[in-house]
Amino acid sequence: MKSIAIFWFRRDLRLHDNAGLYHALKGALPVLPVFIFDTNILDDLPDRKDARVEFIHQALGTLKNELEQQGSTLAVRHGKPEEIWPQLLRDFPVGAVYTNRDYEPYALQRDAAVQSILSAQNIPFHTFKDHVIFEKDEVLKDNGTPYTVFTPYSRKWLAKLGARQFTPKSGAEAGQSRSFYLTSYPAEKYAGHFLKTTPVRMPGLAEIGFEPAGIPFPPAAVARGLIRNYGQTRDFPAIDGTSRLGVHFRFGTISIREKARHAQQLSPVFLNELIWRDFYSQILAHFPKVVTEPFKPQYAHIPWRTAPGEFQRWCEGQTGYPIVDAGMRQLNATGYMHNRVRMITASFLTKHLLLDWRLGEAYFAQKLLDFDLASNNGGWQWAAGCGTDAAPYFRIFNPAEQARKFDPESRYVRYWVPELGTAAYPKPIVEHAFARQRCLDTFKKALGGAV
DNA sequence: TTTTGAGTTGTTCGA
DNA sequence: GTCGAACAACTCAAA
Repeated sequence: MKSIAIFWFRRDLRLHDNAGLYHALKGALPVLPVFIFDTNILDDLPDRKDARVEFIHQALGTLKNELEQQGSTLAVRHGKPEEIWPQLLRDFPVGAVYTNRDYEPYALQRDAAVQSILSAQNIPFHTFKDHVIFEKDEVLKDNGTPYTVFTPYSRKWLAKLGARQFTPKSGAEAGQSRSFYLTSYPAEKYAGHFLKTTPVRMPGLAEIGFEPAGIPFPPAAVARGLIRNYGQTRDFPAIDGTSRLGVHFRFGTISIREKARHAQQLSPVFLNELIWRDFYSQILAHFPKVVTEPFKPQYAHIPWRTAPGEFQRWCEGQTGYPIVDAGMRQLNATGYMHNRVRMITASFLTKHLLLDWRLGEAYFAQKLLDFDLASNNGGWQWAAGCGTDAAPYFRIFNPAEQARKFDPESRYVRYWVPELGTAAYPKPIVEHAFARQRCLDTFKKALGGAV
């Protein structure tokens, strides 16, 4: 029997500009695309109505249609990868496996297990960079160690991006010079190299144990004007000048290289956000302890309060602080929260309520459609003051001041908190000046004693 | 090795 | 309303 190659889709659910898929198709063997609904992950999700699972399911349906137009198909399995892979090797004469790298702790462990299954049968496992522009060891200090401060990291990142330029001689971008690192991988050119086969059935959402969450998904296409104005509009939740591309980056339904090219042309501020994404990805890869521990060890001694009732009110958007409540209600209703408001709600939980950042991180992880471990963890540690940021702990957001600056007409707040100003709206959970002083005192004492 | 400059997104106070 | 200083002190990165 003639052998085939398998391309394993994970967080790269597109055919266009897909590095690993491109290399698979350029190889000698016909390529069968595979996706595995991983029960190691799915079984741990707290809610059967999970918009992320629904999003992936929908993206797979799209992929499958595209593949079937090429006379191929997408094989979708459901189970533990360490059990599915031996099955795949029995079902198909597999000569090679291709995939794009994933840098989260669980993914690294999973891929090591799959690597050993494949190695036992002498099947090569080819992995590629696709999810980020630069991996953890591509942007390092001159002494070879990782950066832990964003600004110098971003300078080195930009220098590296610009260091290797090339100019395509033909094609749509002929004559335009651009970074070698943003080269696209035109997998579609080799669509004839997919394995020709009859369509196979894909399990429905219910068959893998989930139900639709009933929230709309943001489009993958974003207007050039939005990116161009991003620097001026992104901080205003009522305008919502943010891209909403997070979920598409997360599951690879768009290409990070393509968006970085647009950002280079249109908005340095937007490009900077993509650098943050790489930065936190490499922080997680170099310092995996951040998943459970503060990046700065001395913050392990902060005596976080225990107040389940207050945490509950924060989750539900019933703190009596309109901008905080608006954000939490937006998150609960839509699986999305505006970035500026993420900072305000996170600061409020950790500084005003003195509740452990890990509680908030876990809640966001459960609710956010665009949840990404590295960025969510980095953002929460930043808000709590225990992350890579060098800024002082006394930078405490004042919710009223933030609302005045970034939602001056209260449009955002009034949309999500319509009962504002009536007796139905709760009194503030804690008084601002008191909470601020309590936070300053607590951090000062804990850090002073620890260093 | 030592030195120097700097660090995502802030708030408050007083002139 | 606007502006600058104070809030504190440390660690990082690079020369």
